[in-house]
Amino acid sequence: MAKRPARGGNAGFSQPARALGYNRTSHFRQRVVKETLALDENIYQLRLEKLKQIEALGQPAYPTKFDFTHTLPQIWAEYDKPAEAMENPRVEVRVAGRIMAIRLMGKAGFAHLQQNGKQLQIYVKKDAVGEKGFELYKLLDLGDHVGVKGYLFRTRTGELSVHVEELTFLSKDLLPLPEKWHGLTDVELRYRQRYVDLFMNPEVREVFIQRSKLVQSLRRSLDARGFIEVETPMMQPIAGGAVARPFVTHHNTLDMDLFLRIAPELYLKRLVVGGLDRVYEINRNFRNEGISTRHNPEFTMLEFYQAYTDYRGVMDLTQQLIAQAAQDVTGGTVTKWGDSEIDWAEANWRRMTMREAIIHYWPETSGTKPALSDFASHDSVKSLVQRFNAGHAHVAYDPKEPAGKTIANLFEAAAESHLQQPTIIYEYPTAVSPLSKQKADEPDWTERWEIYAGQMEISNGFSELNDPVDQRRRFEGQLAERERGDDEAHQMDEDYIRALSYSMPPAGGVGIGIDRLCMLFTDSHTIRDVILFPLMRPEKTQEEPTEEK
RNA sequence: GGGCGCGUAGCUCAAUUGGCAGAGCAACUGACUCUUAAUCAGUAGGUUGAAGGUUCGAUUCCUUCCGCGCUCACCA
Repeated sequence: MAKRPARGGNAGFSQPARALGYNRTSHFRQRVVKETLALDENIYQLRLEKLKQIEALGQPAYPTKFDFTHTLPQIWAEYDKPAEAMENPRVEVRVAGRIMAIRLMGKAGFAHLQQNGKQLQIYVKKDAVGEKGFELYKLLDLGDHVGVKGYLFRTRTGELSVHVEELTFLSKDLLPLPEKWHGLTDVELRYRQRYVDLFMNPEVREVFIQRSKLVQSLRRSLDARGFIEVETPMMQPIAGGAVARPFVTHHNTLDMDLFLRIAPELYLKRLVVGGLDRVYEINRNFRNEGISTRHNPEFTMLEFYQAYTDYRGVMDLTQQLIAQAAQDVTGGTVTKWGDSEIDWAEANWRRMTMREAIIHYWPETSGTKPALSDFASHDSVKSLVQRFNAGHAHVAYDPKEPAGKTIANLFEAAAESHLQQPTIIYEYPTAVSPLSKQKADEPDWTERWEIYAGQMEISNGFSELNDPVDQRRRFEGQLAERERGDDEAHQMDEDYIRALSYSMPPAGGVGIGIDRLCMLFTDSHTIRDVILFPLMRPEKTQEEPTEEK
């Protein structure tokens, strides 16, 4: 492919920006912060003033540490018991957190501290904390961080609380918190200011904890089976291993264009050639394509390769990994998905070939179900599409494209929306599987499968093509597709063919979309709810009004 | 990229088929030593996303632009 000029945000920094010695992002951020402050200037200035008064009381504005005896979740785990259990002797604790609610009543007051997703009430009485301590309490705002020393007790209404004897200021919130009852609901603000979203919305925090558990579970399962974790290039001279449009970037010293990887696949298989029989990588892929509720330009993928097995071997393994992950993340096998449920127990998984799925889900409005022989020739596939389109939604059909590609489109149109429970679809057309090994008895079909759940594709695996001659032929076929106008078709990768030429053992390989699996496990119906900082357009600034076309 | 919808105070939302831009929370001042959406009294806070147009008069109607959401297409 010809060198592409570096464009816009995908490219390196512009000359002037580099000359000035800062990168675009931080420069931009400074401007945004400045504007936010302009809007909230009154509150910001007032709180800076309060911070000075706090310093005047002898408390550092930004102290370096606070020694605590318990986290707030630990307090709840250990002391959520009757009041008598905390008297004689009293339980002295030191805890810290962010103030999420505060109530002042003359010479005493209450506040709720939040830490690690849990809240605990504190009771601050002038008699107990002294003149200076109470002056400090009166200078506190919602959002501040404080530490307290005191003893546990239950209030008249029975709420576990800390009777504060010493109040330590830790950090000031200079910006107003979202409304305390409705919280932060504006989705744009939630994504742009995820830090606020995280401490205002406990369920958001929970999703990302579950995401962490998911990744942990997959690592643990693979490690236990002797896989080793590796890291392969994210910047690649040839973006291979998948069918997608890449991002382009540029290395200045070498003066070369590089692609952000669309998949780690070809590098991981080089490692299998190198004798790393079981490898995996969990990392980001980048695809320069549309953004939707199921697509983010960067997304996380687990890929693993196992030598001396085939697509059946990794099919079984993947099923086990996912069923185990569901258990580790949610504590059970059944997860909520909108108005229904998905059961990840292995007994509930179904398997069918792509051709069986098309036949099985063939819409009644499109007449008689196809027979297996209908998938055999270009002409019979063409008439299948015509029958399908006559009674159903439209499948785009290009008579010049390979029949296998048409069959894959037909499958998506006919079956995908039905695949709610975990289902393995296997045997994919060779035309859409340039890296998979063909079936021994049917060269038009490959030993490849994908897993569907919740109407989404979440995993893809196959017997790895390790015949370098065949691989070269497949790449050449892809180049022909590229000539035909498909700029997503796979590029030639000579070094990869050279690697295969050194002999790669038979192997099965798998990719699992972590974001989508996380969506399914957490009942999140947009990928942005499982990505901490989803890609957004930059915020508009007044200094740099958006140019009009 | 196409279609539909939304954008009003820091946050959550009103504003009568075009007629003085409002409330709650947050903030500020004061009262209150077991409150918990604390309460009570008062104060302040806005270029209604931006620009243009129609009109005596626009948050409201029209056009363009910006941002976001949903959806379709492409993709995982």
